Amino acid sequence: MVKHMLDHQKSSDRLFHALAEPNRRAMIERLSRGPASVKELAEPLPMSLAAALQHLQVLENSGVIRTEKVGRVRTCRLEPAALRQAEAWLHQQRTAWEKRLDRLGDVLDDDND
Amino acid sequence: MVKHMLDHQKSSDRLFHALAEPNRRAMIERLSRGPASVKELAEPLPMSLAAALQHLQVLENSGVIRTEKVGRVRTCRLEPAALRQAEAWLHQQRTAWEKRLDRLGDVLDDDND
DNA sequence: GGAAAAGTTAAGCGACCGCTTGACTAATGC
DNA sequence: GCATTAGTCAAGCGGTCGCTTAACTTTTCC
Repeated sequence: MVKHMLDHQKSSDRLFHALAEPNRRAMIERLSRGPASVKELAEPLPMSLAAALQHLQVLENSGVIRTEKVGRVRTCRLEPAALRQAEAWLHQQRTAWEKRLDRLGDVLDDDND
Repeated sequence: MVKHMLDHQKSSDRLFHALAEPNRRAMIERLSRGPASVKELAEPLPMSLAAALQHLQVLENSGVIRTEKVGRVRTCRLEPAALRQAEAWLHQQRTAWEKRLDRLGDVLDDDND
């Protein structure tokens, strides 16, 4: 029960940490347009193949992508569930706050809390 | 034009970087339930007041919160627009990929790209 | 079979991050 | 007016992060 909450926390940590890096977000944008190999993902970025691979490992550990190696090429594809999870967290925080504003009438007394 | 894109990139970097830290996300969750002082935000977290302040500065620079000081207490409140921006980016990447899957019929040939 | 292509692993390095401590300021309450 | 409360600023420290290089493996192509 508590264990489950901690697991969720850790996965959330990995997820948002993965999303924090600009080059990783660039990879995600590329992958939103279709699967790609490690080479293809590294190409447009200002870094070595090894560096790109490290980013991909972070993305895979966070659940944002899934990869599959066939022959000598590893193909990466987006995993929508992980992105949806981050989306859901943001949505929840935002709407909770917005609903609160609505309940207060947006202009009425703010001398609570 | 290009300048604008770079600005957007930088603000996106700040935004996702702000969201990456677990304690900062805890602060956001707290603030989704209503405004709070620096003290109140620091209290439940395992850190000094000074550390909490640093987190709040990151959150404010990223646009996630807005703060206002009256007397000796600084009150922090959530800024929905920033959260919505992160939400929108995630939504765009995810749906672009999901639409692509739909277009491919989910099972048909995947020998493109 | 040998060269090229694609990826993998490990070590190391500089920069950045989160946090602490300590000194300080400013408002509040008695 | 003096102690308390709330916040601010700066320096410093250890750990993490992103990246590089170098050595290596595996697959593919001729």
